[in-house]
Amino acid sequence: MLKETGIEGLSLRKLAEKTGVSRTAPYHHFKDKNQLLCAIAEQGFKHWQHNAEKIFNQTDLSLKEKYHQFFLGYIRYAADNPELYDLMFGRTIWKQNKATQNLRDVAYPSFNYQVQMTQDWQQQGLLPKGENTLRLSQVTWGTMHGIARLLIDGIYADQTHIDEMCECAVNLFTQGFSEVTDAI
Amino acid sequence: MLKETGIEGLSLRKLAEKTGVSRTAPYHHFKDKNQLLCAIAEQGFKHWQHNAEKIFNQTDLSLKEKYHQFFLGYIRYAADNPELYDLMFGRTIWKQNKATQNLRDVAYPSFNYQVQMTQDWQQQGLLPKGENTLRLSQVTWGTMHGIARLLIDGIYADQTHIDEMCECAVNLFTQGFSEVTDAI
DNA sequence: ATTACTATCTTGACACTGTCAACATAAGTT
DNA sequence: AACTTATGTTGACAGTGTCAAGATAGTAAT
Repeated sequence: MLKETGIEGLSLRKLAEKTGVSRTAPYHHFKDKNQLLCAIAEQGFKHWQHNAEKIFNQTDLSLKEKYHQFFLGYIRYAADNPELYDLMFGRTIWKQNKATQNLRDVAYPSFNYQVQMTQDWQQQGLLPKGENTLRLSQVTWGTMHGIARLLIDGIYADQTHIDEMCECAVNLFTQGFSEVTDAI
Repeated sequence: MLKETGIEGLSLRKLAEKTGVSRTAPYHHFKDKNQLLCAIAEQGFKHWQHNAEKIFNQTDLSLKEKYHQFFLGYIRYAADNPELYDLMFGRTIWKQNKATQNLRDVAYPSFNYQVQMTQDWQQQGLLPKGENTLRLSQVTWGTMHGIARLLIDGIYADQTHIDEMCECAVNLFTQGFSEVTDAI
């Protein structure tokens, strides 16, 4: 239903009706509409985490290629699941602290994972060592997030640009990376 | 009211009541709630455009500093007017083509302006010349947009990081820029 | 086996929303 | 003076999230 009608169109009543159950039945499983949304977002995070690890565990790729795949994978995941992505990283949940504790427990490690990865990439020379790790990961993630949002909301970019945009971004970030280390 | 209650909390009825007028009065000035939102967003674009030009017309700054100011100005504008920014670049309007023609006429030139600037920066050597201009401006704008959104939605970044994040981003993008040209 | 409890579902009701239709009134134009 | 337009009004409808009170069935405890 999220995929069909979008996050705004998702109504508890219609959802209940579609399930063949009365309007207030969902309230015995979720305190709130918000809690339902948080639960869905939670699943999204787990799914994405699984997805990311699969990319990182590919052994037949160079460091830069792996980063490229990660970047591309992130954008594709967002583009393929626009409504879910909006739920996971959108204001509906995060604005004004509406996120469930459960959701936080899944989301925050996912954020930290990103910082950890950035640190590794810096140490391996893929990303500039001079920059503060936290800032750098905020910026690089910000870039992925921003591109994802532009795509999802249909502003100024569309699906056919994905590959080229990602390549451009990765080039920018890894400018100083010497390809020699690839060969080792 | 947008600033107080946010974009979701803005209701036509409350707005009318606050203005001391009946519920359906607004409908004689705007066809829709959507049209009202578009009109507000339109003002936002004009305001921002004005803001951006003011930054570009500063003559006492080096090229890189000017870019830095632009970047910072964008993020600050978003952080200072979170609800307005959300309206201007959020899914409420753009998702599924709900934007008014009037809004489009103001917004699209604003997008093009960004591309034009990117081209200039490339020619002046501030940004990498090798990259496709459109892709590059999508990526750089994506970065600004993404950071803005993370800030606004309170994910993974907060207001105290603004300056450092912008500096980090500008450093990344202008890596190959020789400072010599600054002195000329 | 009876009792108590808990999980689940139900209908009724409330306040809120955007929006339409029908009607009123005042201002300006012909 | 008559007509048109801009602007306002109340009434009504369908939709929403959510609470309260009651129904039913399955499980655990005595």
